[in-house]
Amino acid sequence: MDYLRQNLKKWFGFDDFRPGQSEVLAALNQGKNTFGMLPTGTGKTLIYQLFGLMIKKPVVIISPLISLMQDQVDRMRYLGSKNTVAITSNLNFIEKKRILKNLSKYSYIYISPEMISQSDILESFKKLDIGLFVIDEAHCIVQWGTDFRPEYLNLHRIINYLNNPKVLMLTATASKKVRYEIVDKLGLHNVKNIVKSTNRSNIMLSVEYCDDSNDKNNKLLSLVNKLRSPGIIYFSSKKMANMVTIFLRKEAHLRVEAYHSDLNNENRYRIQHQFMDNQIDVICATSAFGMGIDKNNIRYVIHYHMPSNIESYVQEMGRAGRDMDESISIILYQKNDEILQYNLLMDNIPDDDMISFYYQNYNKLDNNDEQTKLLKYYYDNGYSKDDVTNIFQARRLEQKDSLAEMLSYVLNNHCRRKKLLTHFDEAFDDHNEYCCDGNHTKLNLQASNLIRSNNDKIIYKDNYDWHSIINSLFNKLH
DNA sequence: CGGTGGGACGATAGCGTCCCACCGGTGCTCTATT
Repeated sequence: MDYLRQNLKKWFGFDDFRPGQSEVLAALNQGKNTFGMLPTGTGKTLIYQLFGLMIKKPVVIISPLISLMQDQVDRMRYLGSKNTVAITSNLNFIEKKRILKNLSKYSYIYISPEMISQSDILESFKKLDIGLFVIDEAHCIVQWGTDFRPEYLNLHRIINYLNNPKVLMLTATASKKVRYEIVDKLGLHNVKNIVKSTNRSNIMLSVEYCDDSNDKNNKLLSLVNKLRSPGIIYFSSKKMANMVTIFLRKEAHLRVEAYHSDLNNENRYRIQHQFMDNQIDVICATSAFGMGIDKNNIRYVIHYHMPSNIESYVQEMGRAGRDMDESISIILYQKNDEILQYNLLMDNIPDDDMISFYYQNYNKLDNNDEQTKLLKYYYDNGYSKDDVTNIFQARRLEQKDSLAEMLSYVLNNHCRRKKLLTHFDEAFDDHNEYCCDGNHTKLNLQASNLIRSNNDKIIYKDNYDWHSIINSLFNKLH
């Protein structure tokens, strides 16, 4: 402990660790594969950064998003680690070749599961004496691995091929079951778990039951008019996110933007940064918006559509109140809302006919839709038709169970916090009028600081030079 | 499921009504040819 703290002081100038940091470092120091489930804002980056400095060996970080890698590289360089790099498709051929040739000169290397799966790239990593293999946002293995980004499943094989470097898995939300599944999919044993509470006591939890879509829109408008900004509204449809954006701009007179996968990089970057800078009051987003968003004063998260599992819900609503001030999470639920989720989940998983068809015609197919690409992955990696059929059957059941659990949270009329924390194997019995609207409790909104007052002024910042910011982004990318 | 867009149909000519089919999230990679 003293040794770790000395190093913290030496390299970062801090006197004390944040909760969880030193436990994770101690486990790594003992040579253990480690799972760190630590709330956002704990400083997960510092853990592997400090560990890298202590062992003086390269740290490889698997990351799900290019934008996340870019942010991290910028931050690390800003903090003084100049020997940091992200290997992504943004690099041109020459840059990529140069970086791979000099890989051992870098201390921190960010890369996606897809990129490290390429054999020539993997060979370059093989020559490296890797000090730590980090899997950032490790829940992606379970959330995305089976039916969206199958290369996440390669990590098991990759870790073996790289002679089993020490592995650190990091995430903010994973139930015991999900943690077990992540470790299992990576083929690891004897993992040391450092798990901190997922309870966010400053976020009130509630569900508003709506009669129909009109009622839902009216309730949404009245909430948005009443609550202090900034806020996020989550949708499961890009079209609805766009429509409600226009609706709120007109009816609530707020600065509202939509955020989803149809936006180009430039607009994504602009909206994220305007939101960070309090130039946007409300974001109408799909699940594309979230990872890497580190804004501390979000006052509310509203779900226009319920999420498809508890993990996603906790991640999304947990973006509120990072400053520890009072915040609120509201799900607007209309009867049968879960059907939309159900169809989205099931449409994504190839059915038995599709699998048979693919296995009969794999050499004749030249269409490149998502399901064909997915099946191609399994086919190329030697899975038989029966293997794949079983995998997707199990996946379907799993997704249905998760959705059912989410629905039971929504329809539950006891303490919502207790229900959520039970999912993460935590006990809770301190229900009160600032906790949730379960147990026939009326939330004490008026006494809280959540309601807008007449004195609230929206601060505009007109002198922002977006052109230079966007230009600097593009210079970084090219 | 709920919303929507398109086509068919009917009664009588410019349009209302009904039914059916369809849709709905998340991102990495690069396919570089004369």
